[in-house]
Amino acid sequence: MTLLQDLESRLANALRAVTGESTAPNIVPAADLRFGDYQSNSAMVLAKSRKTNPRALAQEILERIEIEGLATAKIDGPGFINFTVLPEAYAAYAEKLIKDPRLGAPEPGKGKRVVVDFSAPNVAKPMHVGHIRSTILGDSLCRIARFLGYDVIADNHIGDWGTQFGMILHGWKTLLNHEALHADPIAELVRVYREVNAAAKADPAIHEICKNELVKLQAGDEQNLKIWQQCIDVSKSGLQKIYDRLDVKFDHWLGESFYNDMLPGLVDEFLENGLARESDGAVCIFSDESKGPDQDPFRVHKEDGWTDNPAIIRKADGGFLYATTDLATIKYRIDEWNADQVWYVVGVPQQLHFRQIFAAAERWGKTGDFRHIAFGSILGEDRKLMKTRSGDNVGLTDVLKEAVERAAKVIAAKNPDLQGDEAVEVAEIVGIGAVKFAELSQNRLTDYVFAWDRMLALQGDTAPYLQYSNVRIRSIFRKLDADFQADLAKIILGKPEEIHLARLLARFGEVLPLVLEDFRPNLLANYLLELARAFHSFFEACPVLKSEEPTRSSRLALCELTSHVLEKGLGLLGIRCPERM
RNA sequence: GCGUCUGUAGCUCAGUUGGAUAGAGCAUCCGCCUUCUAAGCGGACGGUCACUGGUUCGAAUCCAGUCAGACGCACCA
Repeated sequence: MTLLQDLESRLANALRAVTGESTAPNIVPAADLRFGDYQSNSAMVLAKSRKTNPRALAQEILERIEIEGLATAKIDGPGFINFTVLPEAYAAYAEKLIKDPRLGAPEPGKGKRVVVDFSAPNVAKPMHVGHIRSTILGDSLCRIARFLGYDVIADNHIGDWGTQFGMILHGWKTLLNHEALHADPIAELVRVYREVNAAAKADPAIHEICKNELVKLQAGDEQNLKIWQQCIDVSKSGLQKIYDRLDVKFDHWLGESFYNDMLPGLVDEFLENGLARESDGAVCIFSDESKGPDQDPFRVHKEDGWTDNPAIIRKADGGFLYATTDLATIKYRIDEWNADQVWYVVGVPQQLHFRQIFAAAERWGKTGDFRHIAFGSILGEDRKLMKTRSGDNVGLTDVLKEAVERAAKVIAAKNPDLQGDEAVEVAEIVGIGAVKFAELSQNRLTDYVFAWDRMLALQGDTAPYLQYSNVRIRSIFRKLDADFQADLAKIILGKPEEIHLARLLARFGEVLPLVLEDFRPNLLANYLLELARAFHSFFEACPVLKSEEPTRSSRLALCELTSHVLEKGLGLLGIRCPERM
C-alpha cells in the first residue's frame, strides 16, 4: 500500500463517519509544498452537494480522521484539507521500499492480456525519425504494462505486403546491384525503389509493368514470391539491428502477409452476414442506420451535407486493403491470442481508420478493449508533416549515430578517465538514452519540429541528467570500504533535502499506474526528473561517507533506494544506466 | 464545408482530468569545485495560459463562439 492509498483509506473512513455513506476520497499531491504533501478537496466537493459550509465540514472530517503516526492535517483556504506526512512515516516507508522489489508499485494489470501493436515499419524502406515515436512509446508502454502485472504480447505488424512490391520487384529484376545488396541491403532496396518510383511517375508504361508484377506476386508467381521473401529477410535483419541498438524486443512479427490467406474468407463472411455490401464494385462497410450521423465513423459531413464514408474491405479490382488486414488481425488477436485489450500505438492521422475498424469489429462480435494510442507528428523544418515518400528525411540510424558521437565528445571532455571499450559503451548508453528520453518526456499528442539539438541535448531535463544522478550514487558505493546492507539500515530523516528525497521516493508507486490510465510515459519521465533533482540537492547538501553514524547508514540506504528507483524507472522507459560517465 | 488534435515565459515543453501565488529546461545574469563525479547545486530575470463570453465558492483545464496552425474525410498504407 502506498502512502497515498493509506491516507485515502483513512480519509474514506472519516468521510463515512461524517456523512453516513461511503464517499470516494479525493487526494492528490499538493500543488505546493508550503501547503503540505497531499491535499484533499473532498470537503469542498461534499459541501457543495450538501449546501453546507466547506470549512465547517472539513473541521468535522478532521475530528474523525485517524492519522496519528502517519501525518498531520489542517484546513486551509476555502476548505482544503492539507496533509503533511511525518518524517518518521516517510522514513518507515522508505525502509519498507528497500525490501520491496516492486518499489511500492501495484499490479492493476493482473490477469489481463494485452496485445501492443507498435513500430510496424514497412519493409524495404529505412526507418526514419518519423518511426521513432511509435517504436519508443510502444516499447515503454510494454515494459510498464508488464511491470504492472499485464500479460503483454508485443507484436510488430510490419508492412510486408503493400503495393510498393510491384516497384521493388521490377527494380530487383532490372536494376539490382548484387554487390551493393550484399553490403547494405536496405540501402540498395531503397535505391532501386526510388529509381523505379521516379521512372513510373514519368512513364505510364513502367507503371503498368509494376502493377503486373504485383498482380503476379499476389497470384502466387513462384519467382516473384522468392524475390519477395528475400526482400523480407534482408529487411528484417536490417530492422533487427536498429531494434537491438534501441533494446526493443517483440514477441511476434506478424506482418500484413501473415493475414493474406484469411482476407477472401473475411470479406465473404462480412457479405454473408450483411455487415458489408457492394458499392461501385467495391465491398464496403457502411454506417449503421439506427445511429445518428454524428456518432458514426462511416459517415462524414462534406460541403453538401452528410455523406457515406465507408470502410472499403475489397477494391473493385478484387484487391484487399489496410482495413481488411486490420480486421483479420483483430480476429486473430481475439480468437487465437485471447487478448482482453489491444493497444495500437499509431499516429493521430489514422484515428478515423481506427474508429471504423473498432466499430466494425464490434458489429462482427470481436469484443475487446481496443485503444488507439495516438501520437502527434514529427514535422520538418517547414512545419509540414515528414512524408515517408519524400525520401529526404533524416534516417533513424543517422540520429542514433549522431547522438552517440555527441555523447562520446562530452565524455572525452568531462571524464577523460573513461577510455576504450568502456567509453564506447557509455557513449552508446548515454546517446541512445538521450534520444529516447527526448521522445518520452513530452506529451505524446503534441506535434514537434525535428531539431538535432532538441533531440540530442545532454544537459538539463534529459536522460543524462538522470543517469548522472545514478552515477554519483554508484560512485559513493565504489568508495565504500566495507559491505553495506541497505535492507538492515535504520533511516532517519533530518535535513529538508533528506525529507524531500524520501517524499519523492514514496511516489514511485503512485505515479506508475497513472501512466497507463492515459498511456503517458511522460508522467514517469517527469517524476524521474523531480526525483533526480531531489537527489542532486541531497547530494550537495548532505555528505554521506563523511557523516557520522547513524546518519551515515541512513544516507547510504537512501542512496541505495534512489538508485533502485532510478534504475527501475529508467528501465521502464527503455533506458539503461551506466556505472560511471 | 465537417471532424480530430494543438495554441502556456525570448525558445523547447510540463501542468496527475475543476483547486490555492501557473511550473521545468534552454538562453541571459550573479554566486558555488583543497571535501562522495560541476553532464551538478543555490539564486535572479522572464506570463493578458490565442481572443471573447458563459457555467461556480474557484477555470490554463469544462461549455459556446472567434482567430491561427497541423492532420483526416471512397478503392494508398
